[in-house]
Amino acid sequence: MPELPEVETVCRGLAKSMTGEKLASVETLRHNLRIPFPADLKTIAGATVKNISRRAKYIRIELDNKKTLIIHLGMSGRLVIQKKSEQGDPEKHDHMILNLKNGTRIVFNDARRFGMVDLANTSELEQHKFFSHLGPEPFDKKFSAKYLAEKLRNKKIAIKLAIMDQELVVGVGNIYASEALFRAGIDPQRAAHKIRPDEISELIASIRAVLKQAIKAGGSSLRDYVQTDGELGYFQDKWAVYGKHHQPCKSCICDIDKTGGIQKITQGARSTFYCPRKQN
DNA sequence: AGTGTCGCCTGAATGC
DNA sequence: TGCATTCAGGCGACAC
Repeated sequence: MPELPEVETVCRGLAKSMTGEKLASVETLRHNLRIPFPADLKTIAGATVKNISRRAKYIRIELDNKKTLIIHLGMSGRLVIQKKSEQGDPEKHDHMILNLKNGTRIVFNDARRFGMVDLANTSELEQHKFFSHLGPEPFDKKFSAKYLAEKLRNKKIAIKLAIMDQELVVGVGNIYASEALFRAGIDPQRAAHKIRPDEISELIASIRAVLKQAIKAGGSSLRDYVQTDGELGYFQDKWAVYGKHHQPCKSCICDIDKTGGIQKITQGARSTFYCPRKQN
């Protein structure tokens, strides 16, 4: 499940292989993923890649024909870059192949097919349905304490659900929401509008810190990811609470047999992990 | 407008 | 062993 740090790293890998290169052809091996492949997808053949960027968890491949190819990896999507010598028959769940004129190809493999591909006019990109309603990037100055306080003011939903709302801020998925709230010492179940100003500042710092740490870890371990078999290393050993129910949290002094350690609860049909003793 | 629920999809993990 | 069930989750659609 690629999250913001992984998508960032994939973009850098793609940029290295694709920028300035000409697309020879596009193949699709089925008609849709989560949404249908765009009807005009094949019109990008012959175009040259100008630039590659990330917005939220979307990959944007800008072409020199005024079009931008948009890719979302969903839950299980992978982009595998194959040099000529590495190419064979399509594997299970390969759905789209971008053939570069230089012989390299980029294969989109997605077992669960939650991924999405679309083609948009570059000049209208920010108005595209994928992007028009997105909040600020977490590292953007616009994601300030003042901004977040205003956004949370009328929200009665749990703070964890609030920070996962992409209209509020992009890039905080289920894993990093739990991690950031642990780091900030905030109970994920508290109503969003009851988070105090000092906690809001701490929360912003915590979101940035966990994402930054993941990007740093991903930068090294995901370098191979784009180029070889696509296995996500993930950073389980870096997680403080995610997936660690019944285990002690960081610098835990509890008697785990008595307290049960890290708790797993459900919020909005998603798993949340937290320490009731460190998060209030 | 804010909130809660559902469906998409397959493979891994678990249950019987 | 093998079959059935549950769970995982980003995102949009939809109901209230």
